[in-house]
Amino acid sequence: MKRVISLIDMDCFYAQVEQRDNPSLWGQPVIVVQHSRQGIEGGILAVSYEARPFGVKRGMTVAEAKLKCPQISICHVPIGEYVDKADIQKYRDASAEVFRVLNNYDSQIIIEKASVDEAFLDLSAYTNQKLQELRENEGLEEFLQAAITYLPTTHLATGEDVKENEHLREDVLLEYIENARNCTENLLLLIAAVTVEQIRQQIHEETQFFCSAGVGNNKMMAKLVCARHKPRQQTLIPWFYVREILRLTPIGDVRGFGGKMGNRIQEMLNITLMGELLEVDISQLIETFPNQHEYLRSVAEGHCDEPVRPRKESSSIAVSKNFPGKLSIRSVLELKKWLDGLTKELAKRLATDQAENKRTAENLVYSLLTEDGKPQKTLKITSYHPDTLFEQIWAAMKGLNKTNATKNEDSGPWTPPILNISLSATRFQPGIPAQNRSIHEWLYEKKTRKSRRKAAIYDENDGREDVIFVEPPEKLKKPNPTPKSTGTDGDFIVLGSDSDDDVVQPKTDDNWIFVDGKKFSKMAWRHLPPDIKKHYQHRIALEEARALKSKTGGSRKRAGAHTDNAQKPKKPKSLESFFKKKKP
DNA sequence: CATGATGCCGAT
DNA sequence: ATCGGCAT
Repeated sequence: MKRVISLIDMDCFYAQVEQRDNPSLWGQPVIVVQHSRQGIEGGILAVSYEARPFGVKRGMTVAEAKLKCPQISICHVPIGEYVDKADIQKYRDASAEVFRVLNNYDSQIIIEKASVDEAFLDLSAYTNQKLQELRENEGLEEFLQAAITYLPTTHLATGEDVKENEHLREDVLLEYIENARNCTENLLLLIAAVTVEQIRQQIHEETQFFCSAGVGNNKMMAKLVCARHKPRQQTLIPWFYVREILRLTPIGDVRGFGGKMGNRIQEMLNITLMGELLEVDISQLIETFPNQHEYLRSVAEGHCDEPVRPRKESSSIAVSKNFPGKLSIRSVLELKKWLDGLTKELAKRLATDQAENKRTAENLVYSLLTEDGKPQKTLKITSYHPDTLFEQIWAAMKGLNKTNATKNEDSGPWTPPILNISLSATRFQPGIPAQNRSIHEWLYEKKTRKSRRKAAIYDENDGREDVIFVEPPEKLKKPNPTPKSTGTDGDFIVLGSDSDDDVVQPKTDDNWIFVDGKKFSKMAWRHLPPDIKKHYQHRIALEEARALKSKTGGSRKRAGAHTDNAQKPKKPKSLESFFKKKKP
C-alpha cells in the first residue's frame, strides 16, 4: 500500500518569529541577520515574503538588501550569553510551540521533526482510519461534496499548476475530487490534504505562524511540491502526476541532490532534469554510477521509501563557531577562551534539555576545523558541569596543537589555525543521574544570587500544566503551613493551581497571570530567571491583548488564517462533524 | 575573506 | 568511532 506523507514548512520562519515579537512588522519587508563578531552584521538568515519581490535573498549582505529595498526592517539574531556568537534559541523555542500543536493533533499521525521549521508527517494510519469511518457511517458522499470547501489553500500539482489562476485551481481540484470517488489511493490523499489544511489552521491559531505544506506518497514528493505554492498554501501531488512533475524538475531541487551528487549527475550525464535520468542510455547510467543506477532510476520515477521517523526531540545538541580566514584562532589562550564560552553555552542547553526531556547525553563529539582537516573525537560525558566539561575537552584537545617544541601547553601559539570549533552532545539516554543538582545551581546562581532563589520549569509531558518550582523569600517561607513539596525537590515549593499554601498562594485572580490556559502566580513569575521568563513573555502579551479586545472590541470574529491568499475562504464546518458523525 | 549555526544520515 | 555529505 502507498503511504500518505506530508511535509509542513514554516514560511520564512525566523522572520515570522520577529514579526510576532513586533507585530508592526507583519506585512512588512523584514530580514533576519546574524552577526559574525562584535555586532558586525553577517549573513541574512531569513527574508520575509514581503521583501522577496524586491530581490532580497538569503546570503546577501545587509547593504545589498537595503539597496534593493530601502524601507526593509532589519532584525538581529540574539547573541550568546557566554560567548560572542549567534544564539538561535528563541527560534528553537518558537519551533517548540509549533511542534506542540503537531504532536498533540492526533496520536495516529507520526511526526518527524526534520529541522527547526520543518516536519514530516506520516498520515497513512490516520487517513485510512478516517476513510474507514466515513465509509462505515456512509458519510463519504457528504465529505466529497464539501471537500472543496475544506481545501481553501490547496493546489493540485499537475505541472500546469504553477501558472494557474484561482478559477483553474478550483476547477482542477473539483475534477480531482470527482475522480477520487472510486479510487481509495486518491481518497486517502484527499483526506490528508483536508487534514493538513486543518493542522495548518490550528498552528496559526495557536502560534500566529503561517506555513506551507506538501502532500504526497513519500517524503521526496511531499517536500518537492511543498515549494510549488508558497507562502501560506499547500500542494497535493497524486501518484498519477508524479512522472510529469519530475520530468520537468531540476535535479538540484530534489532533496538529497542539491549538492555534490546532484552536480555529478548533471555533469557526468550532461543532463539537468530528473526526467532525463530515465532517458539516458541504461548502459551509460550503469557505467557512470555502477552502485547507484537502480536507486537513481527509482528516484527519477518518484520512489522514496525513507520512513517518517517519530522524533520529537533532537538527537544531538551542538554549539559551533566559525573563525574564517583572518579570524582563525592561532593561540592557545584564544582557543581556551572560545572553548570556555562554547562549553558554557552547551552546558546551559544540556541542563535545560535534561530538565525538559528527562534524558542525559552520553557522548561529546568535538572537532576543530583547520586547513588540513577536521579532526573529530568522541568523549564520554561524566558531568554536565561546564568546568568539568571544559577540563575534559581541553585535556583531549590540547594534544592537537602541532606547534613545534612548545614548552607550555597552556599558552603560546597554536597551529594549524582553527577555522571552526564544534561541540556536540550525542547519545541521549533516558533519565537523569542523581548527581545533577549542582548544574542547576550553576545555571541560576548569577541571576538570582542575592535572594538565592532557584527556579525551573518542568513541562509535564502530555499537555498537563506547567509547574513552577520557586524557593520563596525567607520571610514568606517561615510560617507554619508545610509547603507542598515534591520529595527530592525539597528546596522548592510548588505554586500550582491546586495548592492550598496560604503563604504563597495568591487568593485573587489579580495575583495570577494566565498564560495559555495555565496559571502562574505573579510572585513566582517575578522570581523566574529572565531567560525562562522570555519563554512565556509573548504568550502573556497575547493573553492581555485578547482580554483587552474582549472588553473593548465586543464580539469580533477571529481573523481567518487565510485573509491574504485565499480569495474565497469559504468557511468550512468543523471537519469533526463529518468524521465523527454517528450512524443515524 | 567569509554565510553561520545547527542537525541528520550513511559509508567505512 | 570517524568522516563526509546534505540540509535548513
